[in-house]
Amino acid sequence: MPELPEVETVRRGLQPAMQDQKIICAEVNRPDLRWPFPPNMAQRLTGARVLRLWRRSKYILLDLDTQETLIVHLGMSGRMLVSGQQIGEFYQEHPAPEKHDHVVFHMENDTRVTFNDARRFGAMDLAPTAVVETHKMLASLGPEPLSNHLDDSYLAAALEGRNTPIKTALLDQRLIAGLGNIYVCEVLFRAKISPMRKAKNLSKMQVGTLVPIIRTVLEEAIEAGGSSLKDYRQTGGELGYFQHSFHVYDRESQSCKHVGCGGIIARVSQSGRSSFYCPTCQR
DNA sequence: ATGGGGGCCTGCCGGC
DNA sequence: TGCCGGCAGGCCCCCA
Repeated sequence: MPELPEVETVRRGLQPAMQDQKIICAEVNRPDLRWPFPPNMAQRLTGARVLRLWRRSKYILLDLDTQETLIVHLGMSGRMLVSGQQIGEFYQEHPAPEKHDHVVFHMENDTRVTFNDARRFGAMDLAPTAVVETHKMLASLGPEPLSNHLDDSYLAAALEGRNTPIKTALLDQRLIAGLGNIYVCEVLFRAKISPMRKAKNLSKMQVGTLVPIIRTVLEEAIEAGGSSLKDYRQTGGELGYFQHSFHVYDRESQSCKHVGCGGIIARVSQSGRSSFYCPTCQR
């Protein structure tokens, strides 16, 4: 799925179309995505104004003037495409409807936001704004990696005694929210830590190097508009280009990018997911 | 509590 | 060209 940088890129792209705008009509074309939509979702959205568009982990949150917040998760293949807006001299036409256009927001400013999700691993729900962070999907998320809540002492405590591989630990949204398979691979490469290394066996120094590396990797990826693999697109349909900066992800059998290393990137399966790493410099 | 595996869906790609 | 298996960025749930 889109990981944190992709979701943040989408959130930023939605801002000009939706911020402070009323949803004139919410078109809901099926009863569910991964789970059933909340009762009367179309009616509850129609006529509501978007007061704030924010993000928690990989969730996009739209606070409405109805005291409700729309929670959106893109799953693996979810896209939110904005059309009908002017970007410089360029006008983004409304596209013809496509397969898997499950929800379409018709906005007051004549833009349209189309949620398309082929695999339907995505989700949408409505919750009272006042308690949205206690929603089941958000309640047990760990700290935002780009916030001050993630620091050395937090991470050390979170990893302490964990028998699981560090790769699996960093993917655990309860420990840190927002990392996915790609960025965990990239983070461990930069930190020169093997994905198979047990979390509890990291040295204090290694834990200390992880925190700034996590931030840097995510910030660089956001700066690049995310990574475009398979299904992910920005709100204008553009490709992100961070994938050109991958050091290990999807680089099996290619040479390690650490100067003087000479290793060959390997791929292993860990709890059903591919890990890419350099066996020579990641220990 | 922790860790591992299956399942949810569709699309795409490589191999035969 | 066509079919089939394997794989995909996430997350929940069940089991040991």
